Amino acid sequence: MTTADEGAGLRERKKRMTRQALRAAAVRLFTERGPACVTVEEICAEAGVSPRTFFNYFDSKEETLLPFTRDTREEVAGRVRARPPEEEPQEAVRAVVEESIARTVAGETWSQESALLRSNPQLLQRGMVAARTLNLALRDGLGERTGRGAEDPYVRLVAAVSVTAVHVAVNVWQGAVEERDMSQVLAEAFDGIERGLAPPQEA
Amino acid sequence: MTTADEGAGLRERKKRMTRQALRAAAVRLFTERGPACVTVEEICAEAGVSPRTFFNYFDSKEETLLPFTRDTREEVAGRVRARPPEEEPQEAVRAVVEESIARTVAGETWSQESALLRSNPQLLQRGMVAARTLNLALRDGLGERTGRGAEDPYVRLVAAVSVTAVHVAVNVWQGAVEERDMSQVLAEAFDGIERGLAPPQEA
DNA sequence: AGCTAAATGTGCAGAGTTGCAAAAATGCAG
DNA sequence: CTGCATTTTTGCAACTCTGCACATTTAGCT
Repeated sequence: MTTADEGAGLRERKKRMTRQALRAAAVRLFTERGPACVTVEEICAEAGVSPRTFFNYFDSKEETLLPFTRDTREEVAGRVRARPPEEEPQEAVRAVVEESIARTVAGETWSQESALLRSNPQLLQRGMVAARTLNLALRDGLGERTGRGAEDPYVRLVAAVSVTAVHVAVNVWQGAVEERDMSQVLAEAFDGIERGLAPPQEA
Repeated sequence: MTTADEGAGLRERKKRMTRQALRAAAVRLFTERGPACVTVEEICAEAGVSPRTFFNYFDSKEETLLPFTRDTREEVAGRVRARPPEEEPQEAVRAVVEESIARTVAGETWSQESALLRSNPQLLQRGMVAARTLNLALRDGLGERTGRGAEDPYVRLVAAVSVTAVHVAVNVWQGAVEERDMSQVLAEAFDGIERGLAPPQEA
């Protein structure tokens, strides 16, 4: 019991538990009958909260599957600030993003989640709106890191394009016939971006 | 009357008229009381169609304001294919996107629309989902143009990042204190992308 | 323990959005 | 002009999602 659910007071712990319960219920039901045949109401019944509460935690049922939730914003921003100062902005952002994805893929629930995501394309389309959180987080971090502020056009561009890299990687990964390593797909997307979108030279 | 509303049969013409009526009603009502205080039902009442029909034309009320609708997909794809063959993929895409935006900005309704967009940030966030259409169109066009197909990772990347350029441009444009020329903001975004996101050198 | 302020959970009402199947409009023979 | 196939519109029902007001819980203090 003395694991990671120790931080702070009862309030925080309860919130985390509720979030986890909702996530777990969603994953279970989604796997069982497919996302389209599960209502928010059912997820809530299983997690023991009211439907209204569900939307205090997630913007949509699809979002329960994805890693970038509202509360990860400051954490990600902090990681961007904490990168070695000699790194260029896009290097720092890339590192943080790749790290986040790697962590997600390494998680113990990933195999079940990834199966769901791979077989239900709609999930991604709707759920990836959650990537907006990632965008904001990167802008926060980069804005401070560069001293340009989160509204700066260059900051916006680097953040948005990096999020797009994730989008593309996820979609390519999902569409691939053979199962590929998501981290590698993501790296290729970033490489393409750093080439300024020049065509890749095939071997 | 012998303008552009001549194409094809009655069916097509009516569809275009309905679309226009919905768009016009939306713009008028949005301007009058702000987007949040206008319901789809009201728009439909003014356009003389049932609420259900509205969603046969648009995916959301915000979309009525934006240029990339479902029916522009083939047209945009065609323009990508029609670019001079010596152009690199991202050059061709950039040209088409910049052209589209320029055309929108030059339209006679732009001043009213841009005022709406500038003063209602939520409109963009919700409405830019419509940019998905642009993404698909670019992928279609590039997929054929390069012979890689619309699913190819490189094709996906170029399309997605180009759409992101539009996103960033629109947001920068909207957030700018002094009113800027959208085409120029967009060009700067593309420049940044072609630099591989290297930091801009200030004068 | 008891009080208060802040955070969290809940119910409700209303708007947005979608699938489905029936109804109306249109295009096209004959 | 009439009948038939196709497209478009519509009504309906169910679900998603949001704002608001109110109840409940927790944190911090005494």
